Amino acid sequence: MHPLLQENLTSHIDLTEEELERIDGLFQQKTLKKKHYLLQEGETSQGLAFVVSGLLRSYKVDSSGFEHVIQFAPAGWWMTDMKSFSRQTPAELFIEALEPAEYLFITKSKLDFAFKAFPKLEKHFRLLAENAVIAYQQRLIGNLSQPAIERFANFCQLYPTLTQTLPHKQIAAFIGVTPEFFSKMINNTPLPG
Amino acid sequence: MHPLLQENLTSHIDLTEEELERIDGLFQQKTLKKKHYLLQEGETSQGLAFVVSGLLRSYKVDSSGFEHVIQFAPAGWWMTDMKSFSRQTPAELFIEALEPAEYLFITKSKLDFAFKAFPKLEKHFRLLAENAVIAYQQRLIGNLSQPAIERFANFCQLYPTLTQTLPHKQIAAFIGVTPEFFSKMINNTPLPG
DNA sequence: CGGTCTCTTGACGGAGTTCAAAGCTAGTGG
DNA sequence: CCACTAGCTTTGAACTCCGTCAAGAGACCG
Repeated sequence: MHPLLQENLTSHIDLTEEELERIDGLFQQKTLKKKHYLLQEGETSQGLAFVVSGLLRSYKVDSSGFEHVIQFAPAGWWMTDMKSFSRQTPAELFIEALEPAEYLFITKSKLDFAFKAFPKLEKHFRLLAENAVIAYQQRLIGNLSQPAIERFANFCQLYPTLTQTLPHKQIAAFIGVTPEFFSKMINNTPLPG
Repeated sequence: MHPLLQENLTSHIDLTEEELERIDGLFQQKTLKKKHYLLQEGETSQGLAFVVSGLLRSYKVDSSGFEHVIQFAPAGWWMTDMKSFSRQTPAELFIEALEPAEYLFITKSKLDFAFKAFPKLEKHFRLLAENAVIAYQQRLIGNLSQPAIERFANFCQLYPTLTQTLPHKQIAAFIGVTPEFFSKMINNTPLPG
């Protein structure tokens, strides 16, 4: 099993070597080239991805054609369209590789099997979902109460490594401003001295 | 056990009469008067509330003193500050009764015991958390891509019964506008005829 | 009745958008 | 290895949605 996945799975629950081996067998290793899609709007999510290297993003295209980034997933993060995955309905989101990515993929039916075979996993994924609730709630509060420059500061804390490497356009689409305004905003911050 | 709680618990998993009885024993019945608090900022959440009657809301007070409603909880809904509850850290949110409320309360330690005694419950609460993730994601997308009037339309679909009874001020604090702008907005919608 | 809270209305202000144009960067194909 | 194109970034002016401040009219409650 990939060490990142093992570290993730055993962060909340104990699993034996054998259990880890059998769980590992349920995942497929996959790759995605830059600008290629793991999921497109209208498709139904086949499963859950655990990113091992590279970078994925999920985003929504609104009725005006504007993109809104829901999540970035660098190595060690899970990625899916939760609504489409959980309810097996057509996706509203796109999931795309911003950088060439390797990931471990588990289908919904195999994950459901894993929950039966290893009930401890329910707790792990419950805690992952609770953490996601907390993260979304923090972001919602930020969007409701903070100006764009502070949301950008929060972004830098949430994704410190991505802040340097990501195109500004993608950061703008995450914090909820236009690329034009983002450019003006960061170039108008008064420098010390 | 209260029929609303039984309906909730058995919506995703099967539980015997005996299991339901023993789970019921872990809850305390409580009431809250109008404008009284179940949780205040800075306190640590003691547990999880299942509303049986009345109406609760959770909200954040931002650095300018402005209130932002995170959630309304009428009968049949769960309510907590997930971050404070899950991590046992000081709450950022207030939980308050907008209408006199009855609720069933389970402490974190009793819920943790319940997860050990009835592992099936993990699945139920995992699915609840997944649904919360989906709801927050939908709301986030709405805040990023829709003007206030459309967010209000979404609100009317999410809480159809509350739309009639709630003070406009509370709805404004949920969809993310000032009461003044909310008033102008709904009084400027052109009437047919 | 008085006081507090909600709702409304108006004038003004500001954060962020839209549209347009230009320079820059990077990937791509021949 | 160069030329071309497509996408990213910047800048400016006009504009919009929504907030702020202020004042007044109702509504509820002790």
